[in-house]
Amino acid sequence: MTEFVTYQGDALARLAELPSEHYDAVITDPPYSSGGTFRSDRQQATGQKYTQTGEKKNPFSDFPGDNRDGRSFLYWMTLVLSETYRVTKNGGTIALFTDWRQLPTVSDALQAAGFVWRGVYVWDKTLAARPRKGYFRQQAEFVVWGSKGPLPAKPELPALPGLTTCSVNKGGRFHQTGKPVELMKAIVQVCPEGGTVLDPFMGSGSTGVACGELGRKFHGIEYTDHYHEVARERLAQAFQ
Amino acid sequence: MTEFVTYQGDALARLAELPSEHYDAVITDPPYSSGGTFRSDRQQATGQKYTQTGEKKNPFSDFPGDNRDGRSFLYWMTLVLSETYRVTKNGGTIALFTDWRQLPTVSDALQAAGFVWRGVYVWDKTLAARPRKGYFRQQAEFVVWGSKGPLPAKPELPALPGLTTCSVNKGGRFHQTGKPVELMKAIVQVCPEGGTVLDPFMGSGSTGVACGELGRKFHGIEYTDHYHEVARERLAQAFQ
DNA sequence: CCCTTCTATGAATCGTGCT
DNA sequence: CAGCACGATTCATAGAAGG
Repeated sequence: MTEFVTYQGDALARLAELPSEHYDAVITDPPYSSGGTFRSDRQQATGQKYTQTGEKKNPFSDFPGDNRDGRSFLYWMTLVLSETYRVTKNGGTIALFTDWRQLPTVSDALQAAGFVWRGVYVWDKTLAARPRKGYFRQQAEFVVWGSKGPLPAKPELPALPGLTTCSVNKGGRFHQTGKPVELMKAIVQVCPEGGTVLDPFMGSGSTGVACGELGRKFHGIEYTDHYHEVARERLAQAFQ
Repeated sequence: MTEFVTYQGDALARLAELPSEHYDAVITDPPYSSGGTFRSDRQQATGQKYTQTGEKKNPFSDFPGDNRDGRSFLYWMTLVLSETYRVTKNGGTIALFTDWRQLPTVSDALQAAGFVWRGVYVWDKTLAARPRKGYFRQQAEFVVWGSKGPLPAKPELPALPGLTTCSVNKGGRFHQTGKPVELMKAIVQVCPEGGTVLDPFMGSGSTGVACGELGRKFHGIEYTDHYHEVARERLAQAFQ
């Protein structure tokens, strides 16, 4: 039996084909549709939007689905999370990355889809974040997490911290918004050992790499051919 | 001229008596009306609610205004923040403490009152929070911050970090939900030196103590006689 | 030509991690 | 070991496109 499976295609379409009540945990980093006060800012290609002017050419391939406005982001997230709810085991955990701007919307979508909202996990990106004189840095990203129904006791697992301090790892990134594997290993531990984690927005597959290193099975979905291929290579290595 | 002023009474009533466009920053920690998934949980006295069963007798006096449900909390916060908006200078900053559960509601109220939402500051309470096997701790509290209109440049101020790590008990507490002065000193720096900070829910006055230590003027409002008196004593010391 | 909408460009901030 | 590039940015402005 293979320890990881990947699907290439639209998250909503592929989710619909997955079996009900199968996954112990869903851990994912959807497109934020954030970045900028104005609609025109949000509609830029991701390579422009998340890159400082005057920077050297952005080495990452663009990714789609990052330009919805507030209402349609909520609508679409609710659709995706409703399918996600179906495929999650009772008592299973869901964890969704988001930035400060979309945090309220993500918590709404999570609850609209039927999950119980349980908390907010914090990723402290350290002082590498952009500074501004007289104002606070945007130094953290957030993980909105919850459960399908009541929380089962998990006496075999350790108590998990609610915050990770971890700088954005520039060297080891394969995607513009890629997360450090160290961070993902902290989060993947909500899944019991030997259980299966699903990531419907796999990107370059850091969630899966963390699963491989910690003895969890992994299923992932990715839309772009490019990142799907990158992820398969990294997963093959992590699960060998 | 006195460097600090306190008012005893209801926040909404006292705010209505303050002059328009007077304050450089509003920094406050309103009653969260959180604490519990169920209505019956929220209706307990604060001394019970925020104390673990079996703990020694809670030494803090109860405080009111902590038992609103979701809709009325939003309505009431919007009323308070609308008055707050009036008394804030153009380009002034607002910073509101909240827990994860009320963060979306607080950001709604802040925007409904007319402020521009600018970000989320994180207070890492460290591992003092209660652990749970297999789940994340609630390790952080949050500060939703924003501005009245566009952000003026503040070249005279340093760039501020977006996160403070600071244990709850550091430096002694005078109120059940009292904040460490060290934390408040990090936040008070959004106000230019010599400027004036308002705290409509002063509690035991930690915001004001931080202002005293960092050369900002301070005005505070507190409902209960007991905490108003505690705050006055601490302020007299900090501003001498 | 007026008005709205979209696109492109440029400046600024500082600790960290890579070269 | 000393520099240097960089950040899921923010804000302002100028010009092009379209009706």
